[in-house]
Amino acid sequence: MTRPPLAFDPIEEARRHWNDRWEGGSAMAAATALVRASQLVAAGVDEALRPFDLNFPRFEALVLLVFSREGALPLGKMGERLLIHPASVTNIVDRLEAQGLVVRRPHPTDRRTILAVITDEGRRVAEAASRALAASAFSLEGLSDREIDQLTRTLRKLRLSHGDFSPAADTLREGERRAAR
Amino acid sequence: MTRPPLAFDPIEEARRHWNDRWEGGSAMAAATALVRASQLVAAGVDEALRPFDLNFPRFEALVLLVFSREGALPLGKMGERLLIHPASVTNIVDRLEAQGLVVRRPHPTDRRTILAVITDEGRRVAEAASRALAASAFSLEGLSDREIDQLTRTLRKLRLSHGDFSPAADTLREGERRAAR
DNA sequence: CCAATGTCAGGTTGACTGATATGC
DNA sequence: CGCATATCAGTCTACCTGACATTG
Repeated sequence: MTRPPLAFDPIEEARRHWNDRWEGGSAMAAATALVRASQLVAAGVDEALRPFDLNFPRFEALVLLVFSREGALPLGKMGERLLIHPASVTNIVDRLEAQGLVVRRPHPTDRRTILAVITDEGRRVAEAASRALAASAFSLEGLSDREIDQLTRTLRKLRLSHGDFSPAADTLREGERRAAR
Repeated sequence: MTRPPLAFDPIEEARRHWNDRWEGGSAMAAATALVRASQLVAAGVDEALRPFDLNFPRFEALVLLVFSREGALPLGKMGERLLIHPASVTNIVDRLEAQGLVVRRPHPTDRRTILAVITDEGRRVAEAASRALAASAFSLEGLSDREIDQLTRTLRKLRLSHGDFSPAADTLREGERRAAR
């Protein structure tokens, strides 16, 4: 799908038409831009991950294990953190396991739960993929450091008001408190 | 999938762990937040559109026709504007046609191309759905008008650097923009 | 008995690829 | 002839639902 780019911003065009008829053109423009930008960034991230045979969800799961103390987490806990459905966790861990990046192990005390444990190969792949992603700047080209942090803060507000997580005292850290308005 | 919300922001947690090991924690946080926020907003928009048996892509296609001079566009032109694959255009117009919101008509001069023409019912549904979406603020709850516009501007920069449209538009004024392409 | 955990089968969806028919 | 337009069949993916077995 190679396409010559439009000679104008279709979202701004839509905003003008929208405002001729209805309320909320600014919200329409922001929501549309958000969805579109997310597609672009996700596509860029997936491309950077392709050499490692990973996509973003599988990469997130793998890195979550790297970040865990023991390199192991119950599948349910992973789904909770990554906000994905239990059946999707099963699928993701299946694929990671088939790739040799993770193994399933019984939980030492609760025999209902299963641990996903990262392998040495999994750590190597996570390391290499993370460096590749960092080098690609997560497809956020064109944004300054300041804009990136501002974007993150605005989106956190949005996520918070959608109940994505609950505001706790330890959520704000020094740097963010200074920057927050 | 009803889940008790996490008591902390998992993205900020991931940023701290990321920065302990690799570069680019800020970019990682922004990209992750972008994808997540997009999911939340898209889900909210889809929910607001459900009473009309529309999803966001079909709604965008319908509104694009409302915005067109004659209420009619070639399918290829629609795909170009909405950045969707030709096969997806066929599918979307199929569904809109089955709902009686659109009809296919031959192009008057070019017999290769097919026009999608919005019906009276299509205009009524587009009107009602647009008002419903405006009333729902496009699921951007928690953001001020100022933050919404700032978000749109930042995302436009991002889209621009991904080649989503050509930068010429930024410098054009109202009348010229309408004339462009 | 009830709740939690993970798995599985099955369905829906969107989006793509490649081939095809038609017309410029 | 090459190119554009739209469609179709087939595929692939993510993701959900509901049922299930096992265990706490």
